Amino acid sequence: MPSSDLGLAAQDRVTVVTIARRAGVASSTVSRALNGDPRISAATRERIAAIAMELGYMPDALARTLSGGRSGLIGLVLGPVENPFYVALLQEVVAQAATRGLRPLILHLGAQAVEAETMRALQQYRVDGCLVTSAQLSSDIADLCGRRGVPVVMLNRVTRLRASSVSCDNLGGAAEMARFLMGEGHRRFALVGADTTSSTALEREQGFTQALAAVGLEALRLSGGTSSWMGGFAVGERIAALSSAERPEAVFAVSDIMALGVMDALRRHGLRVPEDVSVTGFDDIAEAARPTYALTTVSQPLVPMVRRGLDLLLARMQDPGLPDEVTLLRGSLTLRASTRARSVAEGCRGQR
Amino acid sequence: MPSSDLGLAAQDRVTVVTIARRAGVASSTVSRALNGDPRISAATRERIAAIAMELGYMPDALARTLSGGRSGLIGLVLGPVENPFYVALLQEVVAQAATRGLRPLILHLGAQAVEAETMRALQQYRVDGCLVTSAQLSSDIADLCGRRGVPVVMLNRVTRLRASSVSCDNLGGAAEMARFLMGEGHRRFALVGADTTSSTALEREQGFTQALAAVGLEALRLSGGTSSWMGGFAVGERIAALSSAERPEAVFAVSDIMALGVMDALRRHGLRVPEDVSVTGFDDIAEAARPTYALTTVSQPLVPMVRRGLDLLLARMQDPGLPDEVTLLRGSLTLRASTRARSVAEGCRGQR
DNA sequence: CGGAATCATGCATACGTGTGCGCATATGAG
DNA sequence: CTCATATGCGCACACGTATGCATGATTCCG
Repeated sequence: MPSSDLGLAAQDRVTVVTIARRAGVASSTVSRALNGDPRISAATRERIAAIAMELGYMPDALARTLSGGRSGLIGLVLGPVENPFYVALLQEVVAQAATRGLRPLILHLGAQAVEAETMRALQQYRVDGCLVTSAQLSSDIADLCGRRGVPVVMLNRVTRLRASSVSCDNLGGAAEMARFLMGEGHRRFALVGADTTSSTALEREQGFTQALAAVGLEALRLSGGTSSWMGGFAVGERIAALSSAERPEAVFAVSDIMALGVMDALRRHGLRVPEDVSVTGFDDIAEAARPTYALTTVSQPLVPMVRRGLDLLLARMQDPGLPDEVTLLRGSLTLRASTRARSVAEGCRGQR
Repeated sequence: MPSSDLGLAAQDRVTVVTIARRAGVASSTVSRALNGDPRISAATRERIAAIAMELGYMPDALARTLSGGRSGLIGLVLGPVENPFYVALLQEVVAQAATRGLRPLILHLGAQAVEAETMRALQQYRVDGCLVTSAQLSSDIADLCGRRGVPVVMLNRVTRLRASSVSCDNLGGAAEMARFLMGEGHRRFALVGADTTSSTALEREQGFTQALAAVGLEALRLSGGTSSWMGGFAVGERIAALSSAERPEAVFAVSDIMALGVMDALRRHGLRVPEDVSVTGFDDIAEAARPTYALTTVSQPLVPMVRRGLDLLLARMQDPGLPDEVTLLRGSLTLRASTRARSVAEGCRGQR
């Protein structure tokens, strides 16, 4: 290899051979010493460790992968970051992965479909495992991973595909919200959903609807198109346009980001939250806690979710034979100021 | 190597030797054929390509790195994702990197300091280059990269460190905003900043202040602590508490996310935007375009910024000897409904 | 028809690390 | 003093790809 393309910047890399020469031993001895092989004497081990420290040696993760099989890379397939919940999820994944010695390699990010480029990267880099939050076309990913023996864990998504999953008890959480709202005296409900039927949104709709149905009530189902602020805003405008007789007393949106859109639209049209309409969501994103929103919502247990997801992934990285596993974590109702008890008397009262 | 730990999932990997055996040629021939070496005859090349296609061969990026030196990985060091601008930046980087065959490896994400884990990963994985948006402790990263000959490009940050950078013309953009507001008849200004003095925020403050100073005006400088919605909200409450005589006619926040906080606080206290106070920001995040905010702001040229950043990075990956380069891109004023012209007559009018 | 030149391909090795196996030395027992 | 054993370390190779160099086959020209 000519040294012409190396340039001046490429410092002579410190490898096991460098250390071996310096210590007067074989490179294999260095490798064993640094990896704590008991066959190496304590004296030699310490001497080698000292030299390694002095030279600032760092083992090459890529070479190690080639030899050992484990890369320490986990592929990330992320959904629409327009929804802050996924950003929080990403942040938590990055933080927790670091503490476990795993490096997140972004394979995909965004609402659009997974492209061929992603699939190629998944195969080329020896990803030890895959964390998936996007619903769109994730079946391709799961399929490819399954064939290559790469474990997959779905976060916030339950799937019939060959993969494990961790998600919130969407059904139970939405049902609890419905019961809470009924307990506050509400009787006319709107359910705000989207057209894209992710498993998450679907379960939340079902949980809410079923809880109402259990006592013979029904919700007005409204779709905002996409699960976004704009989607919620569009629905909110339709709600605001309703006559006070038709107008729901309480709104449940399948995601906080939609709920915020609903609130903004209602207020823009002079309706007060919660005096005129109670608004609720699901996720508990940071924005929901702002004093201007103070959204009552179902909090997703983000930290435990990610922890459990990485647990599942690591276990399957060590033993690929483990069966798929579905974990459901309970969310908790977080009460804020966007809901209020409605006395029986004011049930027939008009707007304002 | 015992096959016990391979498990049942590890399919026999398709490598160049697999193809070589199948085609009855040497592995080197396969490598050359697939890489378009002109010395291989067209017939052989096509035959090998066919077999590779049939077996679904994908070259191992890690092995290629070990041999060739280039990994195709770029390290990402990201700042606080609480600010949606950085999320948009991330999304754009991921999208554009994919089209250039680069894979983003997340080294750090979040407002907190870069930990040792990050530095280790930077050394262990042979990152071809590094994209940095975080200001906090990025000097360590730049330093380490410099010593190892890894090119660094700072996005949205100008630095005196050994690194190239791409950023918006913060000084000019903020000055333009100041001139625009003065042109609309405003005379009393507030400048909303943060305590952490990132180069970006600093430049915007200077640009705004200097443009005012040029015509003998001054701005009331208010800090919200952190550059976040909450920071802006806190400042907004202080502004709302001022008497109508002291209250600024126009507010410029150094980031959109702060500007939104200011708007929310003002409205919460009964002040109207823009009737009572004009509010402006810098970045043009997606939220700023919401009809409920309609924030007048300086739009950062996100797509060109990322494109230029990757250009710089790629150029230095190929030729590490290139000198550092600083690129400034002009932002553009985006006028929305959060500002309004103030006639001279109403200059002395009170609130409402 | 023979030698040289061109062309297509194979051999060997490097990249950096991990590991099975064999070898040398020291230590113990008989 | 000799043989068996334990200890500590080195040799060689594997992982998958890229590439300098050598080699065989083919062709062209004299």
